[in-house]
Amino acid sequence: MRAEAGTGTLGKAMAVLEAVVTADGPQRFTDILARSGQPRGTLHRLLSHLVEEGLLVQRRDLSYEPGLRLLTLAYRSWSANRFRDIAEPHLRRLHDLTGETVHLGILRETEIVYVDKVESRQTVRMSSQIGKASPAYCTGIGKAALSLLGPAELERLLARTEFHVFTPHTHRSAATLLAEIEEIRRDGHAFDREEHETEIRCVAAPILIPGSELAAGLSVTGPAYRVTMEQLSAWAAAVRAAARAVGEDAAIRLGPGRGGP
Amino acid sequence: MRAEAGTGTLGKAMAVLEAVVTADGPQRFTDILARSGQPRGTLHRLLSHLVEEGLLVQRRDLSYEPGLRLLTLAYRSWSANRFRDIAEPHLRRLHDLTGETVHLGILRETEIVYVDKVESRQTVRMSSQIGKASPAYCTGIGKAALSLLGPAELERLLARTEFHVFTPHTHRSAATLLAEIEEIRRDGHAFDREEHETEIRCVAAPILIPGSELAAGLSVTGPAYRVTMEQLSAWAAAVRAAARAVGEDAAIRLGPGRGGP
DNA sequence: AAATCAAGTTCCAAATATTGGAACAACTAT
DNA sequence: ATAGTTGTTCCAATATTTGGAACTTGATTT
Repeated sequence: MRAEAGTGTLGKAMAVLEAVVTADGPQRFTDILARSGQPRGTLHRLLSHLVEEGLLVQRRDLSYEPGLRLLTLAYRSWSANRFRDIAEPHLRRLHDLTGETVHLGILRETEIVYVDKVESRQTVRMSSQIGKASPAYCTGIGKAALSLLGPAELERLLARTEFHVFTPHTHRSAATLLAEIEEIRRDGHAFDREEHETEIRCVAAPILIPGSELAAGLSVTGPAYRVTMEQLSAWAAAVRAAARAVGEDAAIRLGPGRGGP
Repeated sequence: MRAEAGTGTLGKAMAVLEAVVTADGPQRFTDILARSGQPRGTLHRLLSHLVEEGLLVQRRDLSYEPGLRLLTLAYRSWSANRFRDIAEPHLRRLHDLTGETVHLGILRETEIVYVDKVESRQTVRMSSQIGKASPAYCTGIGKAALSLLGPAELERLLARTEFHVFTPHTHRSAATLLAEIEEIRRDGHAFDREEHETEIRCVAAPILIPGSELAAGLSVTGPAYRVTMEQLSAWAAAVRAAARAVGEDAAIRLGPGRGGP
């Protein structure tokens, strides 16, 4: 895995940071050298700058780990995220109705980033998924969000998508995915039929915010043994309604700014 | 508020990022110009680089907001944080025993950063505090962590601390704080007697990890009407035991690497 | 004990990106 | 129309980054 350098100096620094953060454990200089593809001298200076900024921490054995500053930056942006704030009561209502886990996600390139989650049992911790990025093509919210895009943008993203096969039900090509996206546009909701993880199903709906570039969605997720496809279909209308309500609230409360085309 | 420029180019970029992230709402170019003190041309290029990297997002009305990439970076570092992982079962056990909220925090300069939290009722969301930074001098975990430091380091941090008065019980100077830190060293635990927020008390203990530079701590927190000082004192031994257990686990499982001086 | 190897650090002239003042658009309010 | 505000672009001077190579440091082998 070789991180691609981005925008000038900052891009390189971020590529190195990402190389460390996405790695499994603490990374030694040589590990990062291989992962990042930067020359030795350059990498060394980059790393010391990242440490000085608190984005990385250097341990005693000289290896590098993510620093706490990332967590603090993310906390501030998360708690200040107005979209999440607007959506929250609707997520709760949907959770009260269904009793299952409710997710809110935003599309970023070919991935869905989970921005909020409401769940009943704390078997897996609530915060454990916030910020997680999953492929769009095999998740309910992801497919729902893709259905909001225009043809050009959709094509651009699909061209960049790698169709990794997670389960026997995962889409293997853009062709079948596009056909399903047509259905989603018609129905107004999307299913995840154990496409990303076996034994996990969900029903999702796209959130349309007039005058915004956000492609987002929300979903109700549950284990296959408890949540049948019939059950999901029965919840679909409520999921669509919640998504519509979030979109309307957001249209009012998020930058009516200068309107916009 | 004027962000101080840091390490070369990266430092400036981070200062601008922080200026946007810590602000209340979306920030327009002129707002950031004032907050950051950078020249117009420089700031403009810096902002476009941050947007290209996904650290900021530019809205239609040209204002800037935190981007999703921060959340994803933080998610990866949080879920990969081995210290947090090691501490978690101990936090749960303490929560089962007391029924009140349990926090895990790490000292970063003069602040405590909350890294994990276990609570019963979801009145306030679990994840809502992870990554939050609070002043060390007026929080239980903060004071406990400070008690681990050597005299030179302690003095350095106190010199940089601003003693903001949050409640009638907040420490107003280094003198009284130092006296309390002596007590904490003797007792092995620290109290927060409504020093940061009124009606909130806690008992905390420092986590000592031999051969690590981390100064950390854990605490049990509750509302004053339910949790008396007597109750907190009764829990103190359990809190100390949990902190000791985390430290021992961490000493074994975290880099025994090259030992240490 | 000497030699070998690996990992990390430092150095510095050349290449490159950043700097920041000033001029330039675009849009608003008067 | 006119003045004012906000955001964008330009470019020569400057500071930073670049990256190959030499240099430490510490461990392992002969």
